Amino acid sequence: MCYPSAMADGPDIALIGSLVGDPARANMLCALMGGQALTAGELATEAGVTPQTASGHLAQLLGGGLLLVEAQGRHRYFRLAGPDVAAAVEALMDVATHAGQRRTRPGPKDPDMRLARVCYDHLAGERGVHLFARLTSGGLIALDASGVVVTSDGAQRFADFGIDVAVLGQAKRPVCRTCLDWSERRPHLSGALGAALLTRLFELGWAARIDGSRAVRFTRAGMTKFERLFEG
Amino acid sequence: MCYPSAMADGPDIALIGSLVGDPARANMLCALMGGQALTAGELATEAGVTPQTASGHLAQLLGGGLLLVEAQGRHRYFRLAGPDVAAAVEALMDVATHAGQRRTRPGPKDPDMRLARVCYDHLAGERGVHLFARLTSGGLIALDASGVVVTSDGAQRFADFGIDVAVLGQAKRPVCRTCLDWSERRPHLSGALGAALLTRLFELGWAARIDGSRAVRFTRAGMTKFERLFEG
DNA sequence: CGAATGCTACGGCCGGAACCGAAACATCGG
DNA sequence: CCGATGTTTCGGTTCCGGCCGTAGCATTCG
Repeated sequence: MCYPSAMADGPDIALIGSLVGDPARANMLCALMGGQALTAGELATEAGVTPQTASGHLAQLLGGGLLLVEAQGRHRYFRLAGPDVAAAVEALMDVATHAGQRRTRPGPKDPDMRLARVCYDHLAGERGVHLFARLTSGGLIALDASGVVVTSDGAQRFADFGIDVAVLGQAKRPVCRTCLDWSERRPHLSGALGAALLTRLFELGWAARIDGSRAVRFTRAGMTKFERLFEG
Repeated sequence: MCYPSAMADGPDIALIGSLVGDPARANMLCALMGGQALTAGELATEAGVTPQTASGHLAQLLGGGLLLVEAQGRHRYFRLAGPDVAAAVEALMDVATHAGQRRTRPGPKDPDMRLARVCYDHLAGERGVHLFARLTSGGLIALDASGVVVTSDGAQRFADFGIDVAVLGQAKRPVCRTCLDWSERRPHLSGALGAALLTRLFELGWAARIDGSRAVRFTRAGMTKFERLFEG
């Protein structure tokens, strides 16, 4: 018998799957979905295992290319290797919620998470989806042959907000990308521009992360200004 | 010590990961990425295991909600549970290619696969990406608050081609969706419209699947007509 | 009706991996 | 320089899960 045909084409998807397949590692990846780097010890408690065990898991995730590490003193900070890893985790969450047992309600239970949360490095949740809707209806972004792009009008508006789209475009990372929102099941903006917008929200103090969670809390004034942003 | 915080929020991503994590099951999922249903026996040879072992794997995938089954006579036909499962597999492929060991070239080696292939139920590869580019530059589809939508001009053009967009919109499945092309790394069209377009290509005899592979071969005349489709 | 085919259920073997305790290494503070 | 903290390595145990051989059902065909 000759070798099965499917083994030739695709990359080693099983290896990635097995890495995500362990509950401890899966919890680590979820904890890192907030985009910020965590130490090995923090990830150990997050995963519910001892530091020794966590160390082994982290070595595996590192070897599999899912994580990057940066040593600072006696700490080692781990973070997701890139947006593609985050996208894969999101995709798995999507499958797990409504392909698996239906008992779990779609999206997080925490109302703060539903309203606004960090998706790797950009804004997700209801606020993220609304922002995307405003950007499209206002003509600041549009569809073109290579995907979603910033219009010339949009570039001006973003510059007024303190974001230079031309600079973003110099990196190899795509400026605009859409990401299917896990709780809203509608698209929100990711890519370099999505990341820059979230960063700016934090810089201006309109919003801030909640403790060590993915959830984002807007200040009262910040929410008002945010709602008027990029309008009409 | 209290329970780790990460266990509360997300759905059981580890379960899905462990299902994909086995090489035999991963091969089965890849084989089903073509969108067509396969029998248990075919999947066994595809995975390189005996029928007994395959049966166990299929039961697990079924229980995890990744697959659906339909009994016909003494055969049981398995297929992916939905587009979200296909999207997750694609996302894992994306991670595996360029987050893992760099030695594997992005995308399939088979030139036929690079040119045109089936991605679950719509057209992918170079031809799929070009089609998407034509649809956007021609204004047949555009971006709006809920994602990608068909323009009124587009609806007319699709009707001329034999696709009634209004009918597609009655199902709960989104009409338009973008999918990041694995080999081209640019978007192509998925969703109900993407599926309808591919179906129409087969109906008209412009293209056909190659044996049991995901690859799609255009006829000479079909390619010519396809290139002129939706132009200017 | 009997043989062949497609698939599934059960039992036992075996390898691999997760887990923790103990200990070593590195770093920071006093 | 010494103790405390963060992290890794090693050793050993345990356990889960993939694998196949055998056997049992269901379906189709001659």
